[in-house]
Amino acid sequence: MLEIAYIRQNSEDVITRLAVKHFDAKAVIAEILSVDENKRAIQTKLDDVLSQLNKASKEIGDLYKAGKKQEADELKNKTTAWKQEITSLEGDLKKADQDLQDKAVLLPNLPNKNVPKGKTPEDNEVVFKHGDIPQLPESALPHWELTKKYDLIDFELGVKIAGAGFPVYKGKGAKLQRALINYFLDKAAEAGYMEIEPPILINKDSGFGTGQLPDKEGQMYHVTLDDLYMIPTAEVPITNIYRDVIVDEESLPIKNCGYTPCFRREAGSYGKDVRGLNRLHQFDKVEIVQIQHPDKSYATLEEMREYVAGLLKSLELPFRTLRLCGGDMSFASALTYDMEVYSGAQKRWLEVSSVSNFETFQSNRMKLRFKGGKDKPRLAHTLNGSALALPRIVAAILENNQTEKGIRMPKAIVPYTGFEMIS
RNA sequence: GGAGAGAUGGCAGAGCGGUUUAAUGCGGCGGUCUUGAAAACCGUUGAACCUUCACGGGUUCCGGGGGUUCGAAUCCCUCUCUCUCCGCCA
Repeated sequence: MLEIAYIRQNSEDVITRLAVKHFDAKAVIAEILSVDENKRAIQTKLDDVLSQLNKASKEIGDLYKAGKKQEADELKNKTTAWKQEITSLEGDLKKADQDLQDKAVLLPNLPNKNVPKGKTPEDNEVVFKHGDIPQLPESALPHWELTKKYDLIDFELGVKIAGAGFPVYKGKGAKLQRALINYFLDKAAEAGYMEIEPPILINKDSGFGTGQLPDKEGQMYHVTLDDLYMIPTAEVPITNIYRDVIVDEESLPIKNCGYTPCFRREAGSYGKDVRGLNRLHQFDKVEIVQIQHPDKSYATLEEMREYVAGLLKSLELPFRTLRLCGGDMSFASALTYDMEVYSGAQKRWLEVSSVSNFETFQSNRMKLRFKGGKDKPRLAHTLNGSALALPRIVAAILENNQTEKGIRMPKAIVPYTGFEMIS
């Protein structure tokens, strides 16, 4: 959520920058400014009347103590009108505040100056490329054939147990999952991230804090009996650890990571995009999260991008890094890099990581602040990235490394899998 | 699931209608003393919002919401959460 004070002082800038995200903010901003002004007028008035009442109450107490009952009673009568006014003003204030909140929540985060102007995924800017596109023989199989051939993943069995999009990993397929999770967590620890194992169900406040609620309610599984949501990413519980917290400036940056399964309803998805491991309702992911000083958050974003690139290199996967254009960015992000690996048999790029700086968009919702010395608390910047999402990594490894004799494992994870080949 | 207890400032912990503008202790910060440190002593110690060019002034916050009252941390209602015991259970 954007800060109201910022909107008040920079309304033109907000409108211009939101246009990059193809969001026409003109009308909403005008409404916000007007409601905000009205709200402040109400509050000034209310504070004034409350102040009078407080003063009178004190006097009444003193008068009673001094035995001047009659004077006290007279003063009491005066308060009736004030109390009515207070009730009325409080109602107005609450309404104005709610109104303001409702409108402000509709505004996406402001894109950073470096965000390309485009509208569709084609307009994303390729900022980095690594590795050669694998030249596989015509007989090369897509991963959903390979997983069947080597009995690694049973998609039909998942349908029986839960439904489409809930694969059952078996044998070396399951072991590969576990190996990748451990590998990613170990690498993150080496890079200074503290491992967290968070709850995978979250409450409404947490969903609001990171921006999933209220807009994306339909994307999450909702456990209605207890009013909890299954996490779509570890970002939600790990970032919400710091909701309503004021951290010491010296403790920045805070670097956390965690492995969790992730659950997404993916309502409306269909076609070949959802084939095999390409899009699932449940998948495994290791997430990295940082909380950083506003002055340093963009350096941190680059550092995180480099970190994820390093992981992909170590897995010997060809990949490219995209800077997302205004039209393709998420609601909450100020700047996002997507990392895509090339999946040789499908002959397409698959997104395996998304690294974003949210600036104060999440921290303002969460009231996550930092404080140094005698300075006033300020909103911190939050960042996160996948490091990495497993299914598409697995898809690319299986497809790109297939040979006549079986599927070769990248060297880096052999110590974790305990096998070099799947055959 | 049953029974009971509780929710107060960074933490611990008083307060149970108007000397609370929240006692006291610990912690934190500053100082005195000291070659330095410790101890001791003194001072200081939150957040949000409104208003003001500024100095300052005002309002709100004792789990959330509502009520009683001129006045609520304190009384009433309600919700949520936590703890203890019992039951069940990985």
